[in-house]
Amino acid sequence: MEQKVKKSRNTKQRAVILEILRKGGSHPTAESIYHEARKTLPNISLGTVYRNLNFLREQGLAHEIRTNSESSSRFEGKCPPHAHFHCTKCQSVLDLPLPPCLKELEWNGESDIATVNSLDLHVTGACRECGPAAS
Amino acid sequence: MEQKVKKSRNTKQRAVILEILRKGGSHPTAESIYHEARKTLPNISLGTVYRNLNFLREQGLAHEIRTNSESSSRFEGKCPPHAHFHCTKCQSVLDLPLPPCLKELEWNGESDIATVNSLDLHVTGACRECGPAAS
DNA sequence: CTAACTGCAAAGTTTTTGCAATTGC
DNA sequence: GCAATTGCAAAAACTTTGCAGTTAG
Repeated sequence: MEQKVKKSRNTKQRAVILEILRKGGSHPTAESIYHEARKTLPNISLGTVYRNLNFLREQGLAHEIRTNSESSSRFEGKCPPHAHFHCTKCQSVLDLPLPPCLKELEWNGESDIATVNSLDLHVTGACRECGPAAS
Repeated sequence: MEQKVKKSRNTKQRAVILEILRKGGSHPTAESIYHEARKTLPNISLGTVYRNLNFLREQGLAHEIRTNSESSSRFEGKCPPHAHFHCTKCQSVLDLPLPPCLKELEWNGESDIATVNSLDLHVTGACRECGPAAS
């Protein structure tokens, strides 16, 4: 679980990507990070975006979010534990407070688990804007 | 949320795939379902496996599981709500009982949520077999 | 009979990677 | 300087799809 500190450089590309992730709230895909980054660095490539996202994830500075109904991963910057809500109508992803009861859970009591690294809670449904009407 | 009953046939292929899913416990990928099914139907194709998994999912007879650290989806048959544990060392996926506190949660109180369809809880860590040693 | 389904192979999507050139430190 | 990083393009990995032939009902 230790955060390996590997030799690395502060490139403009990495800084811009990290900045986009830190804005928060948007849960962008690699593709949208790529487009956003191009506004600042017109020559940045999609490969570089992916490589940096993987690097940042290894450093614990980015998290990957995979919903059940979208094929691409979304990403977010480092932030306190929270759950995610995914609207299957407009595809938006929103942050939710993590239910307090989950924080207190003792998973280690489960006979098949040795150590727990992370919890991921996804709630799926319709957001307020899309309304409760039938899908 | 209604389960659309669309015209369909009971093909050998679909039956075999459903049978594999019902065995439970294994959380197979499309690829491993394909290999397992070939033992019974040596000519079944991967495309047919994917088409049937999508069909069964639409009918509510199969669920897709996407972990954060694996690129392919896993699948399981219809079963009571439960959580999943994913060992990042051996990549195995285990079923966990859903914490009772989650069942009682009133997400609809969240201002941004209109309706909730499903909950997905993923626990990541090391399983008993892989042990608590550093990764 | 006929529409749902299949096998096959080609194509689509998303992510990774090899390589020569660039650039932080 | 030199190794980490980049852009580019090719490849890999996973999933979907078009089509002609097959099959359940």
